[in-house]
Amino acid sequence: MSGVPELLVLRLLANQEMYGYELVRTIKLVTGEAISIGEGVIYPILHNLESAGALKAKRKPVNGRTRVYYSVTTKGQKRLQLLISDWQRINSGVKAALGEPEHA
Amino acid sequence: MSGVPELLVLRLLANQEMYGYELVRTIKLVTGEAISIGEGVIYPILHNLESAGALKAKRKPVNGRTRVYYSVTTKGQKRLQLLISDWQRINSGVKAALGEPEHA
DNA sequence: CCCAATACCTTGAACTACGAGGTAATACTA
DNA sequence: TAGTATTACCTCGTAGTTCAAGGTATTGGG
Repeated sequence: MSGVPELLVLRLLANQEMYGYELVRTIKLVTGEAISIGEGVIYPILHNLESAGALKAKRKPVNGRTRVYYSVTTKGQKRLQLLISDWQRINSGVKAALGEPEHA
Repeated sequence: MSGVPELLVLRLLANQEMYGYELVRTIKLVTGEAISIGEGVIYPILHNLESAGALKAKRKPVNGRTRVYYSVTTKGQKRLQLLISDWQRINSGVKAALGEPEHA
């Protein structure tokens, strides 16, 4: 029903490639601290999306550490579109229900 | 993360008492078909909220059938407020992330 | 030298949600 | 009057989601 973490991951990666640890920080940043998603959520999502062919990974050694950069594939863009329209549908439904003072 | 079904149940019952079967239909109705929540989701939520003291149940025989009407307690209203503010927080976060064309 | 930060990861549990079924009564239709 | 649809309750098993807590290894600052 929610799928918010996956939506955010795909949305941010559609902008530019990033690595997992960076995503954790960026999500907190762009949502103005409203949403905070831990590494224990991010990494499984990245792995699942990659094996589903929605993301592709590129390993880059930076300062001796290895970063795994992810970018969105065509399949991933379709998935993103789907998640966005799902979210908007749910959102409009909830908004309608919340702004419902009287109803028979 | 989501909690949408519970939110809708509490919100609608805050308006007026209803029974489970009625909630299923009403949710579809007020959300303009955007959200459809089955009985397999509704009834467990009603039972959980009742045993948590957020709802109180009243059995009414109607046409030989028994309906269980639920209404929101003070505790339930607090819970509703909490779920609403959670939802709004998530929603503003997602909106911020979605309308994010460029970001360093 | 030690601790914080970076960067990856997994695991187990909890919670959420869904579909499929099961019961029983009334109401409609043929 | 027989059969089907609708109302109305419910549970169960499963699948999916999310989380906190941990574990490893490196770099950088104090």
